[in-house]
Amino acid sequence: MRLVTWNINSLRLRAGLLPRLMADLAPDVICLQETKVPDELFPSDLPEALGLPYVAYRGMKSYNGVAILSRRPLRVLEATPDWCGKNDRRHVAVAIDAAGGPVEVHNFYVPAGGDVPDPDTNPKFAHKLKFIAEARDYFRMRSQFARLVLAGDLNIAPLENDVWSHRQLLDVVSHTPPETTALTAWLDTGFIDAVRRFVPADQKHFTWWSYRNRDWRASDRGRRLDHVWVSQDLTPALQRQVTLKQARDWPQTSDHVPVCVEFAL
DNA sequence: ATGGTTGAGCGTCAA
Repeated sequence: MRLVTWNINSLRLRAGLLPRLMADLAPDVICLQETKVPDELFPSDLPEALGLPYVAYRGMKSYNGVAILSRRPLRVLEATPDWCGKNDRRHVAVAIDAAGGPVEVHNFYVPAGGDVPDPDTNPKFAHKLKFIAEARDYFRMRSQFARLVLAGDLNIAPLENDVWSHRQLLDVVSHTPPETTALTAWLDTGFIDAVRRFVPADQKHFTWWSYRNRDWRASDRGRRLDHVWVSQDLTPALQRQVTLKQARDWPQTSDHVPVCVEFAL
């Protein structure tokens, strides 16, 4: 089973890139973030055309929005928390048929947090920290969860080599100590960072490059904001990861690239 | 210190 996470930054604008994603990675599951489409306007023909006919989506106008597309049948997990009481379409969870029993897949779009890394003056940063604390508590309460994959744009680059310059980004939202500490506490509720199982911690690895660089590849000021975590019991099933850097050069593409993890499931 | 770019949708706000 191959699972991809991609912040697509408007599904309707970039739906035409998904066949390319299918051709390059042949995923069985795609988790999308920032779909920016209300549920009643979700492109209903798209999933079947891609060969991923089983879907779950939670969208809204203009902002946020998540979707899961699957080749295999799935069941939507309806009883998920309303994070920070905002009902802002940042999480959808499903159970997908797999060898050995269903796998629970959680797709998250964590708040970006604005520009100023101070929860007292910046409500967006306060929201981000609160969201992560709630998510940590939710998974901590579900002790010993198993056969579970968590994927998405978590909007935090936790390790030194998840950013182009650790020193220069310590005060930049996405890499500040309160954020990286909080994300690690969430991870430590029972997850393994799947991509870092394959990419050593001393090696730079990014999934996002700002639109505001003339030449994103030359300046290479990237960050690893997109993640795939798995419950401990799934680590023996991990086969490989592919971060599709070439997608950053697709026409009219997202500022995030797809991240794929393959499982023996 | 500032600016740089993009999306949604029509004035800005969010990223």
